[in-house]
Amino acid sequence: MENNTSTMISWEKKIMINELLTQAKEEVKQLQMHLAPSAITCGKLSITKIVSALEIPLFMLNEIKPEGRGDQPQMMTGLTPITQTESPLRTVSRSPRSDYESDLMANYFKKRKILPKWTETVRVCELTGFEGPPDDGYSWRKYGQKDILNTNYPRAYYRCTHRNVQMCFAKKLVQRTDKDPSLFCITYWGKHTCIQASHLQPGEQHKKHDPKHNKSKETLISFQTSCHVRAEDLATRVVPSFSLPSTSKPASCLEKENDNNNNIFSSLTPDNHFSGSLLSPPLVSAEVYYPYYLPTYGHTVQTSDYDVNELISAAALDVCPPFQDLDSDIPIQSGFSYLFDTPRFFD
DNA sequence: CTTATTTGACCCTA
DNA sequence: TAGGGTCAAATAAG
Repeated sequence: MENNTSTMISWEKKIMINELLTQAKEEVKQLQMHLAPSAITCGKLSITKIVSALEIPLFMLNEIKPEGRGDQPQMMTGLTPITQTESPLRTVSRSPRSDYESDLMANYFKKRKILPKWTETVRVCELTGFEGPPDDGYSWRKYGQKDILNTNYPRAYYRCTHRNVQMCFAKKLVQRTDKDPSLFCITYWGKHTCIQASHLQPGEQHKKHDPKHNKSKETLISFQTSCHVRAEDLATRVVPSFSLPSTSKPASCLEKENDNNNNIFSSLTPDNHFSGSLLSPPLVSAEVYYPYYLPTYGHTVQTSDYDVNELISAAALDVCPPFQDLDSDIPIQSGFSYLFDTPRFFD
């Protein structure tokens, strides 16, 4: 029998690489749409070439089918409809784990590490009697709760409701902060790839799912965001970080207004980056730090050491208990290596 | 009856 | 080995 370990590592990696490449391609295309024609071809760089370069590994990935197990999902990004009745990550029986299951678990943990990660801090108005974190528009299923050392409140673990059916591996951790019980620190892993993600548009998402939204202003929360995305251990990467001017929001409860942040990838538009005047009000009003990743173009990574912690807002650092460092140890070789020096590129 | 949550046990990583 | 993350049976809710 063929070695299942290598097989599973292979398709898991394919899924993740496909996910990352697809996202990168989409963002580069968005970038292209918003850039002036003169900026698109600047010196050695051509965005069109980047998109084309991304197409190659994507095509290669999509051509490769998982070997050995025909029931395994092939794509994670909706390129291929997926129906699955049983989670591939573990069978019903708990013990003893087969080698296959152990491999799955090992790869599952590794895969989680390379998922993009960002953190939000959300203040909830106590007047609403809101016990949990605000609805962000997606369907989450709580799968665990854990008391964390040196914290007063347990940490709750959520995953996408459609994980098994649609292979949507988005997850989030919710923890109430010790310093301010009305403040929740929410850490997201992975982008939603389920149907709901594509159907929900910014501004609609929490309206659709949050019944409290129908109560008009009853659900009032102030929303301060500190977003932090990580996609570690890409063979190549660039992290053009930017910060938006922080405006003084009233401390009183405000309706959650940065729905655009529900999908961090789609929310980061070139407009946000290059033209402050084009910023949508929600983004302007929120204090946002978006370290972001894209395939890189050129020779070497300009910022030798991405100390991503620096990119988290001081506020978030102040209130959020430290989460486990999820740096990946999976080397991903995409077969091409590009880097563009962001500041120079956008000159 | 179906779906979601709770919670103790198991497993992995540092 | 401790702490954190996940599973899945039991339970609750709709």
